[in-house]
Amino acid sequence: MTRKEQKEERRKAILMTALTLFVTKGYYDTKITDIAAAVPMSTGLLFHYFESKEELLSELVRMGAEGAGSATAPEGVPPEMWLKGFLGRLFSYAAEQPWVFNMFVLMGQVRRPGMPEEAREIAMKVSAIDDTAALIKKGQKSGVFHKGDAKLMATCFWASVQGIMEEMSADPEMPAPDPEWIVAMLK
Amino acid sequence: MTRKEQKEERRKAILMTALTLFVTKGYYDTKITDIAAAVPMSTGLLFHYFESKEELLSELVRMGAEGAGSATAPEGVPPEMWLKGFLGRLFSYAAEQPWVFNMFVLMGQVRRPGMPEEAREIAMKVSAIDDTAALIKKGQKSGVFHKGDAKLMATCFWASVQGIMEEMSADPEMPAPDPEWIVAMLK
DNA sequence: GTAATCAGTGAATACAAATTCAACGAATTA
DNA sequence: TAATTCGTTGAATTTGTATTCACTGATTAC
Repeated sequence: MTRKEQKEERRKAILMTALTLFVTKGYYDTKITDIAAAVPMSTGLLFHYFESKEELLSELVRMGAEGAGSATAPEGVPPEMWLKGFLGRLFSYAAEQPWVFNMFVLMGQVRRPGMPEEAREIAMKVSAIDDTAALIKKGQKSGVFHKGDAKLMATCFWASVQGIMEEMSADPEMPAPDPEWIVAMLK
Repeated sequence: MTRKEQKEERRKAILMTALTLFVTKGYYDTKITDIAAAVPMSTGLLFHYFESKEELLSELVRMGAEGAGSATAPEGVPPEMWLKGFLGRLFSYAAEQPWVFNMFVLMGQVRRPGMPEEAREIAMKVSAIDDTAALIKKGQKSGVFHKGDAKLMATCFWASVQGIMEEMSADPEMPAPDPEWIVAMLK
């Protein structure tokens, strides 16, 4: 069925286009017509694929939520190593896999006040904070991380990562920082 | 002139109310009617004080830009000490001087893509990045900070601070982190 | 004391952007 | 080939909100 495939392709094209625009221009500043023009397609057709702009956002966030599992550390790897490795991959995605990179940025943005409720709730549920806090506790026991409320430390850690990634998407010239720097705030 | 004073009071009330709402609900999600209702006053009257919602935002950002001078370190103080002290004050303002705290958060938010242009440009101009980069270079020379592009380090530093402060305003329960942690990413 | 000015109101208006829809042509099916 | 379905369009409509405005009552100036 070539036709169904075409439709699926287009659906993906819309999602990817919207993802890029949402992250670079912001959700409220990207108009439906912007997305349609960028795909490109008519504005009317977009509503055959998604019920509304909010639903399009929710769909993106659902995709992001699925992929979020990879943010969980496997057993056995030292916490510090794993965090550094994770950040290294994440930052390098900015160039290699913009899709993944943008998705991370979007998920973080949607968690903020003022974003559409449905999408926000979905994004909230897959926050990595609790997993990271557990990881930090391990690191504290083994002495590589300093003392302090693990959940607060995890919150600060991800807030930092989010902020840095947003800078990177706002200014594509900006080189990726050394993951070591960010992990250092736990040591 | 009691009347002029009253007007000035009200003007300030509008600004403070808008500041709080913009930071807690987000600029686009706070409606003019929300601000008016919170002051409280009629929506129409708000336009006797500010030409538009964007102008109100610009005015806030102009105020923030004025106060931004205090983010510059005086000579003689060790970079590390000054940064820690600055963060300590900033975080404690969350409880003591919410106005100052919120203003910092707003300035950071307005610098992002998708925010009204005028306000954005004003906020961009008073970025502390260059000053902080200079400070970091000093710290690198004296050996307290690690090697690396100072501007990039400054960018990461402020992105982290911004992210953490936004978390703090989104969740007032969250305790302030130890400034030491954030400065550690430079060491 | 009267006129002129100003703060204030909230319903009416304007506007921008999301969403709908009637019509068209191309692909699919019988 | 004819009939039907489906993807597609872009102009018309709806909707949500910023902004205006005609009017009111209080304050100030003369």
